Amino acid sequence: MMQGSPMLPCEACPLRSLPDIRDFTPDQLAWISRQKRTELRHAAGETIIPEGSKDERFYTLLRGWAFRYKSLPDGRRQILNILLPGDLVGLQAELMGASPHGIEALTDVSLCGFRRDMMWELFRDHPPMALDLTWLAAHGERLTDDVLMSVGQRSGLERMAMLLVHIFRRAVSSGLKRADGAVPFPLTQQHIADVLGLSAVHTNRVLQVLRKQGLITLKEGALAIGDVRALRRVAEYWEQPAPARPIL
Amino acid sequence: MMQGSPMLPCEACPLRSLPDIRDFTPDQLAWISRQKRTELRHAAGETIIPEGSKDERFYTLLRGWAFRYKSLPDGRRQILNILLPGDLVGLQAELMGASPHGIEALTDVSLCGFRRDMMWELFRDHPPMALDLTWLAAHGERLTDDVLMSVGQRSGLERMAMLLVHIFRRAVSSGLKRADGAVPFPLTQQHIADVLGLSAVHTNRVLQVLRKQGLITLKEGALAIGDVRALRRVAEYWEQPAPARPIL
DNA sequence: CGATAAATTGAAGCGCATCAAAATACGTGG
DNA sequence: CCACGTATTTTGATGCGCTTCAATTTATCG
Repeated sequence: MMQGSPMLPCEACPLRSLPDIRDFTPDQLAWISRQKRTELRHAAGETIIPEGSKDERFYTLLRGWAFRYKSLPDGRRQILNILLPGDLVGLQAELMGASPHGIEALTDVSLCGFRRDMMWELFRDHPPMALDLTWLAAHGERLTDDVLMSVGQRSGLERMAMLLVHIFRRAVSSGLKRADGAVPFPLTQQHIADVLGLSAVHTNRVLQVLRKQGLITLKEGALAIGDVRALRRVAEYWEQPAPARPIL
Repeated sequence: MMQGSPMLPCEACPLRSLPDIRDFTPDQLAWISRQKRTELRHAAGETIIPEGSKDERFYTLLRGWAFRYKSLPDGRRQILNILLPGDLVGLQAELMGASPHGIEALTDVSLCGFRRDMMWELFRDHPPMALDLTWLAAHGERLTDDVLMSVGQRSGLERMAMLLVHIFRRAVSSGLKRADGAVPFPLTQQHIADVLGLSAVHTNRVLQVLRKQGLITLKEGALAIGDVRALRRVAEYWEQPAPARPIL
């Protein structure tokens, strides 16, 4: 873990100005900013929260990509969710005691750290933001539900299409779209395999099918989608448009 | 849908006295009871909340079994979670607009219905219970995570063992254990298949393996587990002991 | 007791895993 | 900037777990 440079005040947080993020009142923003205790950094590949650990804090992902995962004693690993800027990290651990899953950095990341008992104060003094927190928890479950539906029922090709559509949209929503229309894509094929419940070899073959059909371009750590509709059709995947999300 | 008989006041709710349910203060209990608007009944097999619907209410499952599911246009269906008495129904729909999944009754069920805008009042006037609600949402995601881990990484046999251990424990915790040590088990093999992401045929074959090994007894709608440790070992599945859960 | 759903069994085939090895990209120090 | 070691991607070949199709047997229920 790397310790942080001077802390970024929430009022100046670049995420706040994204179009898909709900505006907070100046009061709320000031309160959150006061609660922020640390700004952590981790290098790509580092474990941010180990499986089964207890942590005095919970976090918001400020910069970079990470993922939630669970693993079995024999080494099999399931990636539960990809985390992008604005996502909450370690809420479950907060509420449940020991963390039921681990968190690992995909790229270099920065996280805003909050004290565990901030939660109590939040619910007592800021009901609207407490409701936001619950909204985020419910939203998190909805994402996991979608992945479960994929892994349980869709073919390898369908799963892949679904994942790429989903990640692309979220990356765009996090303001990561580049001038050429592509977004950064820091997952290795092994990561993708662990999300989709496929072997790395099969993941590679499925990717090639999508490439040969001209549906995606994936190289040098960037993903571009030729025809989003066509890719959605492969996956039979249509996300319902979500309202602006809150972040803490 | 069948309309209810006289409403059961929450103070007399049989679930409240279960050992795994957290006690509420008399104040909290009285408030909840005042919020309860209806008591619905549905027959086994009926759809309680269709996929994509909007509902003015959300519910707590009072009696009986149900399940959450998502399905694809071509008919494939993934069961996301089995719902037992005390479980919250339709919270996501509440917070997200249209319901991202459907709910169907496995047995005859009764549900306690609450108005949608009760949520706002809950967060404003009853912070501790609002925190409970968030706890429940986070807990729900943890359950889905476990299933995702199974479906993504475990073999058919392991998944089956995991599911049976899990359901058995929850049924016991809901006070459903009978004198002979078995619990009711209203799922058909097709239901199990749709939870585990297996075909019905393979589900049947995997069940027989567990039966021949003497690990489970499953007949006449009841499940008994011979050696829970052995079954957990098959699944490599150890649940962390959860603290007493709240219900609304 | 007949009708319908659920459980069971058999057989054939495919999607994906696994093993193995080569080709390519990537990071690092000299 | 090149050389080297290491991680990642790619390709081929083989096998198994699971699906699919089809038919039979067994429960369930009005």
